[in-house]
Amino acid sequence: MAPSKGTLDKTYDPAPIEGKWYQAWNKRGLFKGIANSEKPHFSVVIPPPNVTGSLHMGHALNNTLQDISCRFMRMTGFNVLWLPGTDHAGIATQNVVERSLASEGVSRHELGREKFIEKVWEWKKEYGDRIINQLKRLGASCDWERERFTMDEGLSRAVRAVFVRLYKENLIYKGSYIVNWCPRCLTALSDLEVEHRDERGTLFYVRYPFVDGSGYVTVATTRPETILGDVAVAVHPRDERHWGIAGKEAVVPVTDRIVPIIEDTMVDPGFGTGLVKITPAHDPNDFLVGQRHGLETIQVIDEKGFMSPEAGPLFEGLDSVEARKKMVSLLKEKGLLERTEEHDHAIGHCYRCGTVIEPYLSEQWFVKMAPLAAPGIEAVRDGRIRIIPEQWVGTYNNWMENIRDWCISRQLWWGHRIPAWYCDDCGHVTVSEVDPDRCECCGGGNIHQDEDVLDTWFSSALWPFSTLGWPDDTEDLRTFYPTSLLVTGFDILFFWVARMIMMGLKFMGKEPFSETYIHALVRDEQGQKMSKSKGNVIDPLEIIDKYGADSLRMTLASLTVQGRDIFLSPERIESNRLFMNKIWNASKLALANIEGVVPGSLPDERHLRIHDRWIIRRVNEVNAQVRSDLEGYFYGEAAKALYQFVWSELCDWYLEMAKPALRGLEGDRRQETTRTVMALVFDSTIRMLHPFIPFLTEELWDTFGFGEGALIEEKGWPGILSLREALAPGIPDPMEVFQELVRSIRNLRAEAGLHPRQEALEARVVLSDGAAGEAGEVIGSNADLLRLLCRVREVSLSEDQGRRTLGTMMSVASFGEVSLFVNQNLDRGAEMARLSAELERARKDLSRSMGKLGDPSFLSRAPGDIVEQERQRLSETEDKIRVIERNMRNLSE
RNA sequence: GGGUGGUUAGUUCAGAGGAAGAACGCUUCCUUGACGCGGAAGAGGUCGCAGGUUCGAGUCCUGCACCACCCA
Repeated sequence: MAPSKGTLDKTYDPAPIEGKWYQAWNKRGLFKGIANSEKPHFSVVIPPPNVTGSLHMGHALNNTLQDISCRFMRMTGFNVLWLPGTDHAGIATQNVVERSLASEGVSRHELGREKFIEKVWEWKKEYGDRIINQLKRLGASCDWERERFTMDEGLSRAVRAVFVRLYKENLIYKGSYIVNWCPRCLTALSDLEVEHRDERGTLFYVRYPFVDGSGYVTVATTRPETILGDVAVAVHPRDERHWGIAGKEAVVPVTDRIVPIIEDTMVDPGFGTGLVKITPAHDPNDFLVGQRHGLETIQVIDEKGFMSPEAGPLFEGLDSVEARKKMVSLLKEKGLLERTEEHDHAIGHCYRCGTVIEPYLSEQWFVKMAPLAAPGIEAVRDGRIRIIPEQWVGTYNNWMENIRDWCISRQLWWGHRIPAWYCDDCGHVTVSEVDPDRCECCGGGNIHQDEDVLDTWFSSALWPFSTLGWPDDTEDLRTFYPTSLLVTGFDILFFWVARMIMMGLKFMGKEPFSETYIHALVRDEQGQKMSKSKGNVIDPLEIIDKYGADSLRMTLASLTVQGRDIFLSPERIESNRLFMNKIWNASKLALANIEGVVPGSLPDERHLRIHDRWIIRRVNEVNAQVRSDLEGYFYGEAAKALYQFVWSELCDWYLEMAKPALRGLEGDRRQETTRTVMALVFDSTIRMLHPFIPFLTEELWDTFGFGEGALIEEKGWPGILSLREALAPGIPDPMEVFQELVRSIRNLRAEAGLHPRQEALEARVVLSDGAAGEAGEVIGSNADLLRLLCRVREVSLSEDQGRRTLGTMMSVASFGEVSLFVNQNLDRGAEMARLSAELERARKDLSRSMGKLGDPSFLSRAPGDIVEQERQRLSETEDKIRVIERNMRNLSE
């Protein structure tokens, strides 16, 4: 079948194309992973976006890269599964629904747990597809039939199975510890969910008198309100300044509580006076000190951040700011506040709502991490898991080696409820995969389930196998696990990647993915993190509406360089939109000329010209490069190679040189040959571009009719175009001589100030001795193309330099001397100045080469080919100088 | 305090031992029948600083300065 005669509008408009092709791909089942395929598999699980979320640039980047890899792998013959889904985002989702209830004047407590959760499900049903639909706009080629949600029945079973097993193995425990507490969300958070920011605070130096009246010690604190909960003063045992005071007793200001002065190595002698107050209920370090020394805990701040009854009647009910003021004024009154100084320190904030975190003593569930981390470190060390770029391995190891236990309980309602039941009779805790109706210890029916839910990341950690059907033994699991690639941002390396590795190894006995590509964060053009409050957010959907998904994808892909942040600006996207338009218009030219060419037919090699051979060779080189770039996850390199090729080679050179033949000016055979070459080149190029810009390429492919009904991905990655007389790699292409000559003539024209339309009279090339054969052939047989591209009336080769004629400009190329006869009125002075500048440069090169070659140690120690290269350079430079000097002499006569 | 990156053209970044590269921006010229959303030609860099290794150092080593991020 001949290609359909398509036509294209004058400029590229993405809107009508994108929806059409997305549907077509889906309908054809292109995105389906096959559980029992003969082909090798390539599987990827999506980093599940929050179900509450909407697509931001980070998602756009993340999913563009996954999509490029998935489409590329499909094209190279793999059975690809890209499994999509969302997570339930405990805190975020609960907050959203609570806010919407609040607008109706209802609190979740008034509603009750069950009703509230119903409401959240309703909300999820209504809005949960939003981000999924946005991913489709981007072109994500996910297998939507396998879409999962962390709260699905199957995934919930996986959560329970994991919890129960970890509990039975004593890797999950419950206890009373200091945790990070958000007084606004009213829940515990893991260490990772706390964002530390340096803030200016005040360091208060407070006197604690000795009980025996023998003076006082001065203690520095940033939180004087916690003095109310002090139970000791501590000093470092080797701090000479304070020798002899340990064992004494001090009086805590305001409370008049008598507390011991203890020794503990936790104390930093360099901080404040080297003496610190110990408040085990409100500071994680103090908590540990308290445990070591058997100190009591006095909780003076409650879960909402207000002073508790324990703080005493003066303070009860105050918030921490008020309490601090009051404490400071009381200390001043009593003359116990020695001095204050400004002090920068890191303050923890809730990563969800930004509220200052309160270290809070409470009963929580934890996962013991060290035993899980060890195999995770090993898996990366021995290469079962490859982290790309490698620089992240250090960060990963650092965290894994110093890992701390993971607080997994959250005081929320939305999430996987902890499968632990307490017996009201015997106090036993029953932990079970299925809801029990009696206590497994005493058999009594008085049991109640733990109120808390699990950290969302607990279920996310199981994502690579829970989504494939685990704990059941499914065909999907057998086919697609371990997954091949995980693509994600470094911001969740610990949150998610590390935890998946640990859980995958623990429960599947195999790593969850063989490779993980860690990409950068998208920032604005200033390098600022995009955030709503800063107002610098670039909304991917607005961009898609305005420029098309392909422009956005191409931009993100070409900005992706391993291990760097990405600075995105509208101008960048704009410039890639221009690229789309360029491809569109080049295709338009091709389309108008290649009607009737049978797809895949090969040209008659006898009629190939210099540019035909060159472009075929370049297509093959670009093919190999893009392929290896994508295999190595060098997305940016691959995108740039294609950009460069299409714009600077295909359009700027090949199409221009092909035009005369297409118009029939070189005869029928040349016309036919050129049409065939063009079809091959566009076929390959469109296919290579496809993973990056799927919509535009599919549209062009269809219009060209290359697939004869098949979609690009059905046809696959282009093969290498073979030529019997193909140039061996490494041999310089004659095209390079041609291009050099064109450039030097154009340069002379510009220097002469010749109007672009004005023909120069004659270009004459005098070949240097070394280059005679090949370059002469190139020039001789392509004089027509040279005349066209350089706008000269005549191109001639000459044996000897002859006399310089009036109105002639010259320059020196690698193959010889190029003269351009411009006109009689050439500005001799300007030409002289230009030549002497060139002479100057050549002389500099000369002295450098001579310097090197005159150095005996260079000659004896540098490799032979380098020395040879330098000799070559020297002789070329000498020739060049001779030529320039002769021309200058001629000019001055 | 510990760690990890970074410092190359006006800007954003490639380059990882043999004569400094791209994109965008900038300057000049040009409506040539795919594209003015285009073409041609240019200008622009003691590759953060100081030492060292080497015949030769953006490139390797050491120190320093500054910036960014992560972890305490």
